[in-house]
Amino acid sequence: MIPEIPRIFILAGPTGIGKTAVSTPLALALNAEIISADSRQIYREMDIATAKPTVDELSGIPHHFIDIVAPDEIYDAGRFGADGRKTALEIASRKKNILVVGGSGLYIQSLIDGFFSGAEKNESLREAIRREISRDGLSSVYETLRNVDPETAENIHPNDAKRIERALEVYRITGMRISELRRNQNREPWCRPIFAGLTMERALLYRRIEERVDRMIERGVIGETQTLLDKGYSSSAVAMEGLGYRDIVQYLNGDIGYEEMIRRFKQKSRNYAKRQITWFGKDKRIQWFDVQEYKTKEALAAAILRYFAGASL
RNA sequence: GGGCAGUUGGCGGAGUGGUCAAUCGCAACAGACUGUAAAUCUGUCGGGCUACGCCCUACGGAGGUUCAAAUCCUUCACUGCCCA
Repeated sequence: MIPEIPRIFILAGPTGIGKTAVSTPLALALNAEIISADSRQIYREMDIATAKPTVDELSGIPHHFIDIVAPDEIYDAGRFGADGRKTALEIASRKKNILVVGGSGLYIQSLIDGFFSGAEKNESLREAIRREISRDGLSSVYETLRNVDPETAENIHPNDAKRIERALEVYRITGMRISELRRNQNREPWCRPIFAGLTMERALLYRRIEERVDRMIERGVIGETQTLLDKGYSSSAVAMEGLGYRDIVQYLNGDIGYEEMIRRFKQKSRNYAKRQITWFGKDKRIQWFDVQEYKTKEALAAAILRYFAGASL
């Protein structure tokens, strides 16, 4: 018996564009459960700065992958891909639709297209590589990589320490090159993805992002950050990489002023949105919807719904 | 009113006769990215081109010295500090 390949609806777009707002009417209309593809909403106790949907916005729709790990744990795109797939199949088995909503491009890629397997991260190996870097210098380690995997090295900039680390890690774990692993990767589609993306004029997006930061301040992100620190979570925790937290910690420590903290928070949020736009812009499967062309989120949702319906025939 | 210091590209800030469209940092813009991805990294960055080269406008304003000035002189304006 051939298992049916599930359809997966995806709603992507940069932060602050209003994905959460449309996702509610959309999920309701689709009779879908939502898989959040957001690398920061994964973390518990980090609600305001990550712009998690409020109880109201959840509207009784099951949301997966929000609040699943503690702030001192590390989650990653690979796990998300594997766990998300399982969840998606479960949702499908319940005869409900699947709506992936999020802005973490790599998470979506991992979920939909999959990663090559056999090279989960290995912290002690990474440590060793980092030691090599500090001892011999990055360029020397880059040379090492070039010797074992010239093709991958070619695509990594000599200054990109994280990618050099990972490429070498993969090689040492598997004895194979990333370039090779990617070629041999299983590309059997396990789902039928249909992508919708949200856009709007850049200047307007930036304004919305800045206003949202102001609202986060009003809602108490500073207190949220303080609470995290009070509970003993380190400011160097991976979860603290979420926009705003680092800046707020610096403000709390008296290293920067209040205005400066807000300035940086806004600026980094804008920079992040730009990176997301660049990332999603490459994916030709995405059908774009200009938010400004719709008067209400319901109208937008209806348009996306029509597209989904047409594309999934 | 007098004295001193300063005025550089979106901002900060180098440069003190030619090799300066002007080091550098920031912002901005563009891009890369298969396991920390809200991370990490790269490029461009006065304007215009028939663009690995050419042209124009530029270093507060106006004059001047010089083969040659952001760099020297005069003067005006503005800013800061000090003495009245």
